[in-house]
Amino acid sequence: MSTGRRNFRMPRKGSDAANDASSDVGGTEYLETLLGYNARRAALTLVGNFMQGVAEFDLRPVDFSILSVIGHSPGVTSRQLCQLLNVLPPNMVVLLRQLDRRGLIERHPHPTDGRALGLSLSPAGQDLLAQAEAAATQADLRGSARLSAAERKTLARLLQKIYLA
Amino acid sequence: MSTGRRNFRMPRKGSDAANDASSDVGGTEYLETLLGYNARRAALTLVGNFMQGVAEFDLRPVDFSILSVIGHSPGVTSRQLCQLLNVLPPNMVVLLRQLDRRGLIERHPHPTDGRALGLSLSPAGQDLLAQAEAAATQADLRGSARLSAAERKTLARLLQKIYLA
DNA sequence: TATTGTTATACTCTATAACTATA
DNA sequence: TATAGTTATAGAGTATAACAATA
Repeated sequence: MSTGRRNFRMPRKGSDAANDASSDVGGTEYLETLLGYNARRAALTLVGNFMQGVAEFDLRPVDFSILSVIGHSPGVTSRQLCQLLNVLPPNMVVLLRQLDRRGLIERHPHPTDGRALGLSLSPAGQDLLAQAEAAATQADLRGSARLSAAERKTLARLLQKIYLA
Repeated sequence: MSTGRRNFRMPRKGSDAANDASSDVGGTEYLETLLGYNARRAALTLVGNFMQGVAEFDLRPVDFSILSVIGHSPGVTSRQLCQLLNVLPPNMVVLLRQLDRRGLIERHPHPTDGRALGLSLSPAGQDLLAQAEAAATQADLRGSARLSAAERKTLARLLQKIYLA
């Protein structure tokens, strides 16, 4: 039996394997001038940290994000989740079905729109989310341990200036 | 016949489709406190920008990164590329074969290690890289147009503090 | 006619095991 | 014994087309 169900992806850093003598080759000088490159590398590091910290709850980033949005905005619809989290509807169906089967979310008929379903967390889902959010925050702080509180705040603000409309 | 060979992924933002009246639901307040979430969202936005700007060269981010490292560090080996760019060796084989078949890179026997191959850009590869880097820089600037030059510099520095050893 | 949720499916990306040739 | 490069393949992530029910 395996410990965790999910494939556990630990992002390999540029220098985690034994290297030969002439191993510090560089060559990334230009790439490091691109915010896209830097953001992607940092995101991979932080996601690895997240996976480690939230492993016991068996939640991938997308599952965690869905639960968090539902928890902080009960009654949200599947389509709204898709727009908020950049997930395509056919894929969201699968994700929500999995969370439903785990007893973490509930679906009610939408009050005004007969096509839609309002989503909310079950009591178990609320419990899990509270614990997972605490763990995720701790993991995020560990992943950015070399940043001061002020730097973390600045970084979040600058990143949001890029991806927020 | 399709225009471009590659699947062209334009990241959908949270608000690019026609929405109903009650569409600004929020619910991402907590997620936006996590640097991992912000970095991932910003990276997706910037990668979308990159894909648009570099489309004419038919280079995905990973292809572009490989060419850039080889160009700025000729003689680098496949294994070193894997470590620098966080790509697993079996996948790097495929990527390098594609670039080789396009006539963009060359492989020479390594001077000191009979197992390894030293990589370098062909003249065509050098031409393509020069053009692609210029386009990538422009795309990166467009993607971060709401940031000042000082903010871009700060952002790059803070992101590197997260992912660099 | 447009939108929500859904099924089925294809494609891309990422990961693991195992082999060879050389160090 | 360990490492570089490689093959084959499995698994996860992301994408499109098309449909029924409702607006």
